[in-house]
Amino acid sequence: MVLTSPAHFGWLRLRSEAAARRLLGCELERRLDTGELLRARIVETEAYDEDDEASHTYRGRTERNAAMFGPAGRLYVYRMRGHHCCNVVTGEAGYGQGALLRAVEPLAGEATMSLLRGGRAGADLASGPGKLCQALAITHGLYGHDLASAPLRLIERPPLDPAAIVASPRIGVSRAVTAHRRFHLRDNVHVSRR
DNA sequence: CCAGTGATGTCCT
DNA sequence: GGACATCACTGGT
Repeated sequence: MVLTSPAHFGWLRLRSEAAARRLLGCELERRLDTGELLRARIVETEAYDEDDEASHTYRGRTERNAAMFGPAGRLYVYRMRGHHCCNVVTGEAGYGQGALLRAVEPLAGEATMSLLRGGRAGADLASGPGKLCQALAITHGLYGHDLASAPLRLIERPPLDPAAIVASPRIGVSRAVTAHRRFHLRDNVHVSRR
């Protein structure tokens, strides 16, 4: 008997900034078509929302960004220069926001992740939004996927000490460049560096 | 319809 | 530190 508490992941309904911080240290569990189970710890995120010039939702809802206007805990997948990137949708439905997953650290199935990454490993395995989608085989097929269920589950972990989290400007954006809405674990080898 | 543009990654020097 | 491959989406004709 599985116990599903309505309070579970309630913090995902926080605003993107708080949720992006809270996601650090949580884990992703990915069941591949082969049956193999991959697991990784989230070490870097960025917050985006409707009032944010750098956000995909800034100019309102479109077919592409529709998932970000839906319920929290689902996955928004988009393509960028030939790469996939993904957000965990946060906040209340109707207001487009989410937390971009920028980097993860492998916990299980690292060899397979490396294969999915074309042989890359270590600090280059999943230290970027496109890299982590490749390492965890996240594509448009998971658009809108509910992260409470297989084949991609979000696993909650205890909140981190706020002192272990570094806030800095987001990477790769050309608007709202001064906002410190990028969050990552201090001194973690697997975060992106740019 | 078409040109411009990225929430990127990789290779090169 | 810089060039470029690469492609869906967007906004303007």
